[in-house]
Amino acid sequence: MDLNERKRRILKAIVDDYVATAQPVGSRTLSRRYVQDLSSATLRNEMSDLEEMGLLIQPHTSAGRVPSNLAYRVYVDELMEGTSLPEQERRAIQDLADGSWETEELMHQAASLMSDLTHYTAMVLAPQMRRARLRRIQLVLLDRGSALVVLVTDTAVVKDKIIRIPEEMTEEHLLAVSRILTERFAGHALTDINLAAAQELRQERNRYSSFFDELSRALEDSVVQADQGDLIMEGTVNIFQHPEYWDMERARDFLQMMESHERFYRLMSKRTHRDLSVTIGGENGDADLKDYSVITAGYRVANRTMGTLGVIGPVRMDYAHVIGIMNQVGRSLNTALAAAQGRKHPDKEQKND
Amino acid sequence: MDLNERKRRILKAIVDDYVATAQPVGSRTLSRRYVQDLSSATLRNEMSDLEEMGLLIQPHTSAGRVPSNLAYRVYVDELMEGTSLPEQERRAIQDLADGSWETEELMHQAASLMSDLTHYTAMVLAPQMRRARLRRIQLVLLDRGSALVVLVTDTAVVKDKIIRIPEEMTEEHLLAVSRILTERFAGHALTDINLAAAQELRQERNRYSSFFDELSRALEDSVVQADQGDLIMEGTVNIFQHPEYWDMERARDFLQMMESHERFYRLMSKRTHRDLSVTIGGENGDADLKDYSVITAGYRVANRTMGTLGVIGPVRMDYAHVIGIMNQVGRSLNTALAAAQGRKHPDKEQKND
DNA sequence: TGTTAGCACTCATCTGCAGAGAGTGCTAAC
DNA sequence: GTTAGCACTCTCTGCAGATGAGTGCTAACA
Repeated sequence: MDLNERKRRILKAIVDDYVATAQPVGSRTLSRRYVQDLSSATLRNEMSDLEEMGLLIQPHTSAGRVPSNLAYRVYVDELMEGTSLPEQERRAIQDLADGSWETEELMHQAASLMSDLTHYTAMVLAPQMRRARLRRIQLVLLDRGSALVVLVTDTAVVKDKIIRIPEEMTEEHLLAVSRILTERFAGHALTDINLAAAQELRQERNRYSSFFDELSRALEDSVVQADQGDLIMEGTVNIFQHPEYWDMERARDFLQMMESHERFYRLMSKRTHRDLSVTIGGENGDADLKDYSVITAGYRVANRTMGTLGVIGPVRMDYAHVIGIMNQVGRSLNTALAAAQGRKHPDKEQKND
Repeated sequence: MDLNERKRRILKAIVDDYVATAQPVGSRTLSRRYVQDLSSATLRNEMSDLEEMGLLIQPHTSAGRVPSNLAYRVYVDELMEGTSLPEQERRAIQDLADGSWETEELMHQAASLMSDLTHYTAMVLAPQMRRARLRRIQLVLLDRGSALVVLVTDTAVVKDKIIRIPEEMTEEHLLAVSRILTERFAGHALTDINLAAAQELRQERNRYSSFFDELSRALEDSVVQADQGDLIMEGTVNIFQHPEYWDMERARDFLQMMESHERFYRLMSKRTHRDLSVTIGGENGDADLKDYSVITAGYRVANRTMGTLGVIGPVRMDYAHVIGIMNQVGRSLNTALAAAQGRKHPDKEQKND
């Protein structure tokens, strides 16, 4: 956006004030609190210009002015200053990395923390099966005719599924197959596992074709279906803290929207690879999101993207603060997950790419 | 409660009308709509009596009257008629039993359905590990020094946990231990498993005492910790449908309360063994629940109690309808779970007690 | 003795209106 | 280019009066 230095200063002040107070900003307040070297009359002229440029909006003639969505865009891209987090918040986030939570517990903790610190709704897309690499596959006989498929991946996630098997298959048989599969596919991405490609199993495959079909299906399901459940959401109630939702309908609409995890699962999984992405007022075209802003940040471990952090709130959002928190949480998750991986791969630490 | 037939009729009419409209009921309306054989003046006298007995409350002098918590108690215990569900609702609940969902998916479906049909918030306490019986325990080697403990129970629930093991333990070793443990403890309740009691493992226990400690702890954790996560909650947003929550503070307080699953986990697990339990306005002494009613129903499979269904909403609740729905859902769950058990115990169907 | 009609009274809610306050645009002077 | 001053606009708040649903009480009736 092509703005002279003074206009930039004024716009930044307006956004800062409006984000803090939720009240339209008038020329008088602006002159007293932020731009003391200019009179309110001058500011009125400048503000009139900014309005013409589509950066400010007047709710009605005798109210102050409010930033437009475009103004927030400019703010995020050009005006915002990276703030350093208060010591207390840094400490809290640091503690995430030090606790030795199970992966799932860790994700919940991260989401809770983000929602507590930001006062918005936080989401975490847990390490995704489709990005995980197989470490071990184990078939466990349950009863005659059914077995449990246990998948262990490098992200410390375990998924299991029950499948039917031919009645005549014995425990030894299953163990043998497990061993072959593990040897053949360890290190592969789950999505790349193609049982038909395993020459070693040619004989078995002919004999037990329906079993291998079931097994393939179980692998696919683990990737697709399990992931859907891996979107963690915390602090939807925080919405009540923000005056724009002191209105039953808006609050209800928001909470209703948040009940369907599917939309956000899709949104977040699209952005796993992006370090930071800020969508203001449904810029992505989703009409239901037009009153909300969504900030997401992919997190990675050992240079491999794992999942996504997200925060959703009103367009009038404290972008700088939220982004600061998300960066820090991302770093903590990284440390924690790397430690967990290290713990379980004591002999493979060098091989992480 | 000692009421003559006429007072009972009047009280029932008042509760019915108030539940339906959420408006204080006046003598005039009552006479026109429900008790056409009496004049409003007579009803005023009767209502005055009922008020003196603590069954009705006047919000202010010139308003109609509203049932007291005691009145709801009398209504539920003595006045309420068991309504038969509309065909559409029966059908929907029936479908639960027919789908072949995984246990967890089934619980989610049940909760969703209950919240949709009742328009309140529904909870389901999934089959509880502490009540489950072991079918199989399997130790799977992950890396040198760590193993996965897989527990399979008769409620088709599987839990897994990673433990450290002595570095020298081999896959064969783990398999041997698994086989012994399964043989020894299959059919026992998880809480009854005491590794120290297994004479068969005396030698191993001496050699690998720290391993057995870890294993014991893993078993305990599976029971305690896993259960906490097994409270499913659906339809908290439904609260907005009810006029008593068209008020930011109340709605927020409710949603905030519902965020902590712990309280309801405790409440529901206490009631697993009871067929039906109705708590009106915090009768159980929980001050936070004083504006809410909670209805729970234990569900059972093959005569063993499994978990609990619950519905929470304002005290002004359609008790008859909710209870009807919960009964029906309980029956469907029973069918579905029994089928799942049958499917996985094809050779043990006669043994279910 | 139980039931009912009538009447005065109460109280929450709605409507319209006036005044306060915050902010704007425009003009003229610096 | 900047600023002071002024008339104007629009929202918000509080208040007074009207409205209406409902009550309690009394007296008459079956």
